[in-house]
Amino acid sequence: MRIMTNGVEDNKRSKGHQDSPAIEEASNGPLKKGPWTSTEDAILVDYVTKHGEGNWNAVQKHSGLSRCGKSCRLRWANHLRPDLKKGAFTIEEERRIIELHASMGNKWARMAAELPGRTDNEIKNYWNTRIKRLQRAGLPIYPREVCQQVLNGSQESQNTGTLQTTDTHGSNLIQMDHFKIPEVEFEKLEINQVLLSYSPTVLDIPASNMLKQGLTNVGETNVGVTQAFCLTQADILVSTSYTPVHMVVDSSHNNNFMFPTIHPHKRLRELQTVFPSLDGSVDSDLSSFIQSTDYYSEKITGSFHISSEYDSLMNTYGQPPLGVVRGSHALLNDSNSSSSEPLCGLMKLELPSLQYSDPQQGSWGTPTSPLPSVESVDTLIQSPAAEQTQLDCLSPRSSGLLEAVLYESGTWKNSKKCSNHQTSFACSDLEDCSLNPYETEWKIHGDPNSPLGHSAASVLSACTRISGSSSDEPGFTPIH
DNA sequence: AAACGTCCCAACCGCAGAAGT
DNA sequence: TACTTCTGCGGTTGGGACGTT
Repeated sequence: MRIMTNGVEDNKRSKGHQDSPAIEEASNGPLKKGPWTSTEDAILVDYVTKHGEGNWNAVQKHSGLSRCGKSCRLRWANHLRPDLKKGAFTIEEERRIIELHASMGNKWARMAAELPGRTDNEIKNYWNTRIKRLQRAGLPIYPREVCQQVLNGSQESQNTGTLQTTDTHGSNLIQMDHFKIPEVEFEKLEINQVLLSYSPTVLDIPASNMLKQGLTNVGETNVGVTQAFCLTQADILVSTSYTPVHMVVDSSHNNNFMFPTIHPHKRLRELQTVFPSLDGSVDSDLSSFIQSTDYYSEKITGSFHISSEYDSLMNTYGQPPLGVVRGSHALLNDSNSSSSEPLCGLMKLELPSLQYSDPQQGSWGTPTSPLPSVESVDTLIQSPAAEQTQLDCLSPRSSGLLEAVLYESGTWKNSKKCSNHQTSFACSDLEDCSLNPYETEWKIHGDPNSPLGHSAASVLSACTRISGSSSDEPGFTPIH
């Protein structure tokens, strides 16, 4: 995986900054920045050995190191501490990281506390590169078992009648049994297990790219989009075998924006990276899996077939590979976006996705009606306002997957008291609302205290703008 | 072989909260 | 209570290594 020897580090240093280290003026003199030298390391180790950790500003004063206290602390904590575990993460550690991230989001320090010998920086780096890989490979970030674990723990806890968010003291970070999921909120979601089709590649699209395309067409697929957005959250919790919707591409538009030009072999590599359990013996299978599907073009021309590639993979290898949630489309946005919020990232990517659902099917649809060809849909949607909302997205406090979902769940439940028409995800009904659905939903769901931030509001905002719709709504500019 | 893109990691930055005065 | 300093955290960046075209 990633093994960087001290030799390499030293080499890096000498090549990198040693000749012209960045210098920062400080009251006591110039402070050096950039990579540490072994000499500096020795000085720091010596100092800490003698004086112990803490009081980092004193290090600079008393040891002669031209480093700020902050830098010293970081260096010690991340590299010099004797109890650090070097080398690649073990499978068990990786699994643990995924679990922890599902429960607490980007709380790297807390996660590090759960993984002896590992640093927050290390975990953060691992996670960031991992989600990039998964994103690139078009795969979701949480294994099904993790979701189920979260779900099961939560359901069990319903008996306790408590609803708590992740504690802020790090003592019960993953004790899911403190959570309560209002079952009723998700009972309908099972329907979608058969509604949707997983399309990893199609989803492997930086939202920004999509949004920049300026492809818009607001029309009859409104409800479908609405539903798809709403499904997203449920997907994670239900996390059974339902699979996400294919996005629909207007073939008259530039298809490239939908389908990144990733070489099949590269995708294969990525899959193998993502699925560490896959050894060389399955290369050919994987390769043919990837290539034989004519991955990208197929999504364009037949975007609504029920793709079985993913399931095949799952069947072949028995269980979801690490980091994969079968059927989840918990994909992330571009790498710059925070992954703090599992749902957030997911939403971010989902929002601009182009999805179809037969409006006649009702809010949650069934797979009974044949899926139309992409040409027949010919619909792309862009809602700048919603886009912005999504991209700005959701800044939950602690941001674990569970917490976010739970919070939203509770919020939705409350919203039911308001109007049946506005209940949960029946967004097709929103058009019938006597109230301004957009405003209403926003008020109901846009609770800034939500762990999802404005997720629900954003989603519903997008929904109602689309379905309700007034194109003269500020910030809403359909392109025809 | 060169150019290019991506991966990976160390380190920095800004912010917030805790602790001290 | 207000202010300052310290500490820790999370996000981001820079750059070498490596792989691909």
